[in-house]
Amino acid sequence: MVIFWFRRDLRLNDNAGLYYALKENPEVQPIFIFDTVILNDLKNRSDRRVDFIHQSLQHLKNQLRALNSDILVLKGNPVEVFKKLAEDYPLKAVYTNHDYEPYAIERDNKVAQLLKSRGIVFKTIKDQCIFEKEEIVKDDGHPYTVFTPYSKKWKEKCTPFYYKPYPVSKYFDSLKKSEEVLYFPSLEEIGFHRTDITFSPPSDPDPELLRMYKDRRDFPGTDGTTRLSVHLRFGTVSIRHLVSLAMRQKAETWLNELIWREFFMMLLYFFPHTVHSCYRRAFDNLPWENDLEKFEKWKTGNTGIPIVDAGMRELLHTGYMHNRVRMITASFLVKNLLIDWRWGEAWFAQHLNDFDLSANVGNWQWAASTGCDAAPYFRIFNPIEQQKKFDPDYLYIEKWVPEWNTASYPKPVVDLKTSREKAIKVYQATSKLSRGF
DNA sequence: AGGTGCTTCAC
DNA sequence: TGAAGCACC
Repeated sequence: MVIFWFRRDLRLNDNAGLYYALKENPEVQPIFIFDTVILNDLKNRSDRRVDFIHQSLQHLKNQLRALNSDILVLKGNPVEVFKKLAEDYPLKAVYTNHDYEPYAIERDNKVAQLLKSRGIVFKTIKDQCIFEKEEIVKDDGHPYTVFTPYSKKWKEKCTPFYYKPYPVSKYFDSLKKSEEVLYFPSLEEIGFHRTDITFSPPSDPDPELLRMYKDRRDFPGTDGTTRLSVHLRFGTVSIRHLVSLAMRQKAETWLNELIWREFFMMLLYFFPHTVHSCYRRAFDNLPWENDLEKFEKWKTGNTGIPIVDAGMRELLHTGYMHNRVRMITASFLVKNLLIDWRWGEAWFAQHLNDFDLSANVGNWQWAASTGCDAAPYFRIFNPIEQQKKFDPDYLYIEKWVPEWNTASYPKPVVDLKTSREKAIKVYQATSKLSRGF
C-alpha cells in the first residue's frame, strides 16, 4: 500500500505530491493526521484554524467519495501514527509535500528515519512555493537578505514551466477505492469546538481587483485585497495557479506580495534562529518596557488609538486583520509601547487564521526594524497620520470602534510624540552600544 | 512598507 | 497661509 499524506496542501487539484503519488503507484490511500504535538499547544479549544482544517477535510472527503475513494483521518503524534500504520498495513511508500518550518523539518526527519528502518520509501515534493530553499540565492551561493534583488532573480527564473499546473485528475484512477465510508472524527473528538469560520473553496480573484490592487490594497475599509491568505496557508489554493493569474493579468504589485511570502519562507529556512532572536543581533539587547497593562490594552483593542483598536478588534473578532493595519498595530506595539516584538508575534500567531510562521516572524521583525531588509528604526508609523491617509472616511474605524468619537472611548495609552522620540533614542543607543562606542 | 520640522516659494 | 522640497531621525 502507498500513502499520500496531506498536511498544508488540502486540495486535490494541482497538488504536486499527490500527482506523483498517483502517477507512480496503482493504489494510493490519502490520509490526514491531526498532529497532537501541534494541537496540544493551542490555547483555545475554539480555534478557527482547526475548524477550517476540519471543514476542508470534509470537502476533500466529499470530492474523494464522488470518485469512490476516501480519506483516512487520524489523530496523534505522526511518528507514532506511522509506526502503527507500518505495523497494520504492508506499507510500500509514503508521499508528502515539503514543509519548511523548524518543527515540520524535525518531524519529517523522524518519520523518514522510522520508515526507512522498515524499508518504506518516504518521498517528499516541492508544492507550497514556486522556489524553495536554495533555489534562489545570490551568485556567490549565499542567501539573499534584501527583497528587491531576491524578487528580481525570482522573476527572471520564473518561466511558465514553474507555474504549470500538475494534472492530478489524469491519475484519479490510482486513488484507492473505498466501498465503505471511512471513519471521520468530529471536531469534538479531536478536542475542539465549532467556530464562526466557514470554509468554502476559493474562487479566482476578480481580474478588476488584481488590476486595481496596487491602488486599492491599502484601504482597510474597502475590499481591495484577495482575502486568499488563509487558502495559501492551508493549501486550499495552489500557488502555481495564483502566480499564473498574476502573470496573465500583469498584476505586478500582487505578484510581489506572493514573492514576499517566498522571501520569508526562504529566510526562515536559512535563519531558523530568527523565530526566537533578532536577525540583527544588536537589537537582542533592546531594553523593552513590556508593560503588561499596555499589552492587555493592545490585545483587546483599547489603546485609545482608533486605527490600532479597530485592527486589534478585527483580529479578535474574525481571526483576520487587513495588512496595512497589521503594520500599523505592529509598529505601535513595538515602537510606541516598547513591547518586545515576540509578544506581538505570539499574539498574532494565536489569532490569525492565515498564521504562517515565516511570514509572521519576518513581518514582525520587519516592523520592529530587527529583521532582514527591515524598516530603519527611525521609520515609525504615526497611527493618526496613517488613518488620515488610509481610512479618511472612518469606514474601517466605524465598523470596529463605533464609539471612537464619544466620551466613553479611552484616552490614548501613550503620547505619540514622546513615545516615538523615546523609541528612536532607545534604538539608537542600542545599535551604538553594539558597535563598541 | 514613514514622520517631523524647517525652508522656500507661490499665492 | 499652505503646498512642495529636503534633511534628518
